[in-house]
Amino acid sequence: MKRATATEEKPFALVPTTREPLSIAVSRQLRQAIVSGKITIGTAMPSEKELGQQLGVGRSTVREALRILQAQGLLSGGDTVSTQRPRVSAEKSMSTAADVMENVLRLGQVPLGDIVELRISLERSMVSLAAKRAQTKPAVLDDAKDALAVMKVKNLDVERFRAADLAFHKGIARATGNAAFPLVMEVLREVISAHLGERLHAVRSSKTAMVELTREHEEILSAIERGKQEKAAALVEDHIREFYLGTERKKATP
Amino acid sequence: MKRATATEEKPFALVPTTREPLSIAVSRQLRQAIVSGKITIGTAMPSEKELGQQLGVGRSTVREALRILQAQGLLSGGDTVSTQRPRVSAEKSMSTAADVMENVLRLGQVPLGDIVELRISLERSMVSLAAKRAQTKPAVLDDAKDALAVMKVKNLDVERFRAADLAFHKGIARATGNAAFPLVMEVLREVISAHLGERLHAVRSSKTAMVELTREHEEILSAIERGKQEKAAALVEDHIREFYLGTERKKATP
DNA sequence: GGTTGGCCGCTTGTCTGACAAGCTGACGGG
DNA sequence: CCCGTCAGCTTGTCAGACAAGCGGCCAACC
Repeated sequence: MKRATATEEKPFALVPTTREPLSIAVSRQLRQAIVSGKITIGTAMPSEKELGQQLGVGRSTVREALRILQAQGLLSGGDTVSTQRPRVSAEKSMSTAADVMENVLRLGQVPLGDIVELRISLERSMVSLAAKRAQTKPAVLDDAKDALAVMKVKNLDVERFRAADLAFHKGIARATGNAAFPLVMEVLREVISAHLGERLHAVRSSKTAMVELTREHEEILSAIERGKQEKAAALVEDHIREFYLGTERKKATP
Repeated sequence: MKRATATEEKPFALVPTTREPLSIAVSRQLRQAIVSGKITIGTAMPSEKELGQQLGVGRSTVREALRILQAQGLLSGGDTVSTQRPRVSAEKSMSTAADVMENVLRLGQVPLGDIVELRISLERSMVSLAAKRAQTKPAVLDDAKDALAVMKVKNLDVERFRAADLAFHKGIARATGNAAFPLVMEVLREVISAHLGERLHAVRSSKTAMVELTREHEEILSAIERGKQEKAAALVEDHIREFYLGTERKKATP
């Protein structure tokens, strides 16, 4: 065997012949049209029958292609039965990315702690960048400031606090000026909360926790505003680590 | 309007009634079985007919569910016509994640520079973590060292150099001890090279570039070994930034 | 004996036709 | 003007059909 592979002569260099399924070809063609902008976002797709006639394939083939695109997040719909035609969607691709990433992490046997650690790394980088950028363009922090103001409202609904918390971190991500950060953070956040599930609510609902979190956010924002990159990074690290450690403790003693 | 939402009374709290398509339910059930490990990775799925009988649904429904799972990267196959039954796959989910991520970035109008910047942030964090960890467990750097040794071979094939380069960065990612980093970096790398396409090859193929890259890798590894986190982070940042800036220049003057 | 050919059963890929359920708009009756 | 009804569309789902390809088995043939 070894000899054969070592002295292998390839007069022809044959490759296995393969045929691509039609459904794949169709989905690729549609995907291409979508990402290249030929089909503007938000427009409804033609009906399945029409697509089939236009492409010269049967309806089942079209349906499989549409399912692929929906699974990739490029098309809306499919999650509920309706006669609405699917639309070209941009937002959905994000939660889909989160789903797929979750698959990767689950199948890759990644423990939750590692994901949290990853988020900490990213969040540190983000506040650092935001702090640098805020020195020349303070307006970038406006979103985060607004969110912080909401969090300070007395007797705030837990749900609203949660939303403001989310908005704060999103605001920081946007403040970096890098469009990739908000997207990736959103994905990470979804993955983490999918892992944690309901435990998050239990921790965040406590009044004292809310006050404490608000204070931490305030400190972080202040450090960013003053351009103290290292300080901000350290604060945000503690902020996240404490929060999830608290969750872990909660889990450890049921 | 504002008054209405403020004083809103909801005696019933009605929600729109929706029904989930069967194909979605089937795909969810299968996905659950896969990620929870009930179906071990690598095993072939039952035939479509059998699945249909077992679940009490028609074959088309099963097919749509399988297409969804394949699009999510949980099942192999589907890209070529064959009578092979699809298998539960772990590797494919990674490249799928890259695909979906690419959709997000394209539709989200994220410039390539931002992605590179994100990678730099992550790579900085990684070398920092690796440097810290290598102080107590020097063995974690073995993979990176091996890759570096390969890169130093005289008259190395360009393809082999590329592989060694990849292995080096992978080795660093593994050296962090965090299982999430290698996965995310792999996805990022795929996204970037999908965007850059062939330009990468042109740059990397030059002999002098290969020597230079090898030297940079050597410096980075040395800094990591000596535990100099800041130094290593700065080096790796330069390493990546220079490389992609070179590519950008190449693109700017065609 | 080893090789070749043919046959059968199985799988996937694809199409067609059918039906139920639900939305939408038109049309006529009150 | 309002409202019921109905036709025509859509998607979701099924059943049945057929081609193509793979693998095993068995017999025939050199």
